[in-house]
Amino acid sequence: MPKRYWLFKSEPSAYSLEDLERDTSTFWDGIRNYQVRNSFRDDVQRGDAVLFYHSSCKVPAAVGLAKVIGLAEPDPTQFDAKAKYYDAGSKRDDPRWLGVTIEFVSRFPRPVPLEELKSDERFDTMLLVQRGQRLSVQPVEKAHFDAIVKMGGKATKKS
DNA sequence: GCCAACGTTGGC
DNA sequence: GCCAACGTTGGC
Repeated sequence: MPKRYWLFKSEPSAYSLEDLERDTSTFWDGIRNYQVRNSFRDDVQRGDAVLFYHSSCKVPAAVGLAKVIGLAEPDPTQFDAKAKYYDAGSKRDDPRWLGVTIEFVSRFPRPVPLEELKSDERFDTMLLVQRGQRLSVQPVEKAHFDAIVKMGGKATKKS
């Protein structure tokens, strides 16, 4: 199976790339969207590349890279009645929500703002710049991924 | 903080 | 199974 490319959105006030760098790796929990759940379940593989994107902040931008190191597993927060993401309708023997584990790879020397992607026609077909598009984990085409990595000032790592 | 776009819920 | 109401996302 060829390596896939993803974009993970996060509000830096909640969990930033700096947080990931400090933690080295993290379990991506709190996803409560069926499309993303299905991507986690069916498509995300170990070794897939992740563009880390900061949303809902002063300058929304792709800020660096991560990679998938752990396949989908049940998200424990769905069973925790005190958690923000508690889901009373999810059963332990049939968990509704999944998360994956990602690891820090690098921070771009130069973040790539959403605005730049919007003004560059190469990215016209990229999901991220589509109107009303809200998926917090989305597939990215290799060409888009590579172009953004280049704009961020770091060559794509061979792996 | 506004609001457009979207997903989900629930009444019928 | 339709669709209005509601909640959330996320750029601006």
